[in-house]
Amino acid sequence: MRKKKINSTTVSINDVARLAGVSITTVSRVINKSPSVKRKNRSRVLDAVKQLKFEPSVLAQRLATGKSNVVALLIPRYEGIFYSFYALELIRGIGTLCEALKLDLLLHLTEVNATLSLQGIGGIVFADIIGNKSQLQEALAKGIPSIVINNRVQDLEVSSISVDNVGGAESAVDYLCSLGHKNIAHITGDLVTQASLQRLEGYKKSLKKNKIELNQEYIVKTDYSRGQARQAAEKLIQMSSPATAVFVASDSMALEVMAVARELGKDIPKDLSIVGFDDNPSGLYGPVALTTVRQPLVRMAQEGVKELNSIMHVDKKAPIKKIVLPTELVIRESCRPLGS
Amino acid sequence: MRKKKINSTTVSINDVARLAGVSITTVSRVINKSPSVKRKNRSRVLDAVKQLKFEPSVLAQRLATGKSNVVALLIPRYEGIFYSFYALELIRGIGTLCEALKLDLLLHLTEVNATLSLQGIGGIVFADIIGNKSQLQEALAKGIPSIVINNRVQDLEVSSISVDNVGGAESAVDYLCSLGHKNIAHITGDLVTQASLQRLEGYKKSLKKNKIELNQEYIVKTDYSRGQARQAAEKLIQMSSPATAVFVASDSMALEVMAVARELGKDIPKDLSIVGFDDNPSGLYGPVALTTVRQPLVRMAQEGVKELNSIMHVDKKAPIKKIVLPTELVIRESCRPLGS
DNA sequence: CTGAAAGCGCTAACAA
DNA sequence: TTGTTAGCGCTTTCAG
Repeated sequence: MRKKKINSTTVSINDVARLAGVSITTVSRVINKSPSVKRKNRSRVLDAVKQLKFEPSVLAQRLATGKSNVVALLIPRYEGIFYSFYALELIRGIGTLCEALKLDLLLHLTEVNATLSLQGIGGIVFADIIGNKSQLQEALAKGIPSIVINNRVQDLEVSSISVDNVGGAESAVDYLCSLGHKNIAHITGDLVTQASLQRLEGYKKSLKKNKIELNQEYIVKTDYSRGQARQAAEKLIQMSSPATAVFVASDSMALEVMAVARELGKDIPKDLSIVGFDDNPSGLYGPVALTTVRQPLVRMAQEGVKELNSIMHVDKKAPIKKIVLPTELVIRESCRPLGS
Repeated sequence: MRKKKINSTTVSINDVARLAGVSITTVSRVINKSPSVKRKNRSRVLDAVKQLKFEPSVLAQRLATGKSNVVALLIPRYEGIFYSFYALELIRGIGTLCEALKLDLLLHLTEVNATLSLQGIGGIVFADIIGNKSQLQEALAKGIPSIVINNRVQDLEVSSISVDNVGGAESAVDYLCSLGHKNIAHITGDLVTQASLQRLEGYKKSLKKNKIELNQEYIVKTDYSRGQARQAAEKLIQMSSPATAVFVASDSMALEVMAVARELGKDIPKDLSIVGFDDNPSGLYGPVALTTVRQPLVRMAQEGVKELNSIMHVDKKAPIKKIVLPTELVIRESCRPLGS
């Protein structure tokens, strides 16, 4: 057996109990704010705690209760996520709220097929679901409170918080139509993400609504990178009958398109109207401020954590919610009525 | 007392021991790869482990040993860090390596003065030290393996891995001088960061070396944001005797400067030579590719984790290292000899 | 090479 | 209101 701690560096509940002259149970009760402790004892314990600078061991608490305050954030490591405005906004939103709620934030940049351990994890935030639905199912099966953000999960019993990408895209293209444009192109994001798919859907929906025939050539797929945005822009601008307007799936790509257009001698917005998506502050600073669709990324992230926290700590059986946050078209300078 | 677990959902070392017909001690030995276990017993245990899908509880291990595989990444939450290329690169580098080394990554976006708990944390990566040196000192005092990246810490017994900002800035300005420029401006980053301070230092050093008198008006301070970069650029360009070249503390700001210059009718690089810092891929895509100083951010982050890991798991008493990684001037198209 | 038992720090059921 | 005690799941003496 081990010797009783002699050179104990950490002070434990025992030390507090001894100093306060009560049992460790009482100390535990005080720590956990149980009402059934006499005033006098409580203050004694509190004094001892203060004096010894006692900090209960989260580890031991977890082991004893089986509960944990650790929130894991799972970010699927798909190409390009690390060059995105999106990822940082997400981390910012989640990180600051976790800090405020005193949740420990564990960051996992997961391989899609990786099987993660989930040990000692109290809750999980899935940032999008990209080929890793099995991870989500596993978590759900194990009964770990989970929540999905930036992806509307329809077929699983899990709350999700996403953004109205379809509506956002639709409003962007509607706007372009309202300016008289007929030849409207779309540069997509990485179609492994639901968001990109939905933006494409919104694009098509608007065209249909506005009785504009879909031209497949006007749809160019990318992986969200600036490089591919450049190629897409070049292709679009040099077509025999080029589009007069383009809806781009992200602001950073839209800025790239602007740059390319200018290099090719086009004037924005005279020769080409552009709408982006994100409301990335970078869009404000060019010679022509970018018209874009604002999506509440930080809010989405924070609502997600809030929801997760309440599942974890308040009501494990709270009803599943499928929240879709609205987007907002922000009209600035990068579009103009056709022919004006 | 509690009933012995009946509806046990997790399988424990006891279950394995029972199935294998050995003591839990033996199971523990097998788990920890102790050599002193008979072949036969070992394989029995291994079989049982497989059959039961046993996974040792990290929590219990931590509690019993006092050791932990959790690495905390502390990012000081100063203004603007969340709009930076830098932060994401850091998280990417650290995140992927932690994943590979099977370290749990805890993310803390700390308030400078916050006193964090450090419970159950096996090691800490300090991403820069910005007013939070006391946190570092506390960690060191508690004996928690720590490492600092992106900041050369001179006065504390801690390994640090940083980038040669002085040298990088110097090479940038030297290059500008070599092109014949005399009126060289500098747009700084946020001077709360050591990196920005050092880049400013390198700038001054180069001027001195090249016998160019320092003009305070040519130094404009910012917080790394595009907005402030814009203001700085406007100020610089509209001076009575404007600079012919400018060294900018980050690529994203440099791109903004380019944009402003163009808006004001200046040609890049004919009227103004620009060097950035970072080697942000965005710099490649404009009409004029940005000349810049490449800094190995991901590598720095990964070296940091590697070093920390070895302190944690190999040699706690390894000698302190102060590593400074070299930078590299990447010459592209945004500079031109004066008057050519 | 193996196992019994103490201990890590805490919670919770039970009795007093 | 309080204390006793049996766990939580694992490691680590120590004695075979």
